[in-house]
Amino acid sequence: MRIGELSERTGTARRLLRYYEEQGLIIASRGANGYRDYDEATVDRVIQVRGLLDAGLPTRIIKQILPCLDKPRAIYFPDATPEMLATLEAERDRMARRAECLLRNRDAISEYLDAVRDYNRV
Amino acid sequence: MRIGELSERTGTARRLLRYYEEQGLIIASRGANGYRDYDEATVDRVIQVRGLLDAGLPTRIIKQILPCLDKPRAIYFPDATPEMLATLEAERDRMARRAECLLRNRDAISEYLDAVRDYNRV
DNA sequence: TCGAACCCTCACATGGATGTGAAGGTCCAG
DNA sequence: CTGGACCTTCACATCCATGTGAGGGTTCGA
Repeated sequence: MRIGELSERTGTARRLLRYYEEQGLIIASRGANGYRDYDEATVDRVIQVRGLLDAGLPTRIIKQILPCLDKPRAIYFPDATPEMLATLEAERDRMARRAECLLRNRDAISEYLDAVRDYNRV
Repeated sequence: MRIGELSERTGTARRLLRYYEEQGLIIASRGANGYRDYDEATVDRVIQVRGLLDAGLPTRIIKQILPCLDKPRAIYFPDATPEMLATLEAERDRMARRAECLLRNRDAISEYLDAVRDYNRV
């Protein structure tokens, strides 16, 4: 599929799809005319990437965790250097802390909303 | 406490503490000499704010959810306009989605790490 | 064959969080 | 009473994700 369709199906500006490619987050083959040609799986990947960006991860880190996300686990572990593994662990823990923070605050908001509803019902 | 101590205790640059104040995320009284004077509770608040910023929320939104976070629930619900409540609900749901995304990816990383460990053990 | 709707690259602009430093006031210890 | 470690404001700089538009090629249907 070409960039227009991918843009539409992921709700992502074309500009950003090119940017993600530049950052190594997605790949595109090229037609004879130079047009980008995307794989069907790229739709999910873009959605993944957007979710992580929205959750505060920079493209640099997202790129590092991408190998973890391939559906059928890749047979080859080319970049599994000790440093990379340490980075992944650290980043995984950081994500867990972020999620905790979000859930804690989500609960606080819910409680607040409940309190307001109680107050307004009286 | 003055800005230096708050900075040290929260691991936050002085510059940022002033910025958060400018954005309405924390408040400081002033001594006769113009120095900022922080309440003990500000330490926790700064940590809260940093967590939310790190999780991708902009200061604009954080400011809106702050009233939900005061420990003894405030008796007054001054800004509880319907729009505000709708905003809070929307933001709460958005936070839940973010957290989900983070946890999903955290699990993917964990699985990957396990696979690598298996591979290396053989 | 023309125009609309795609696509390309390049480049400058913007907004938000953060870094950095200048110019100066305050306070305390030696 | 002086030097160093605080504090103040102001302003410009940086990084990153994103917006925007110019200038130009491709494809396809009327």
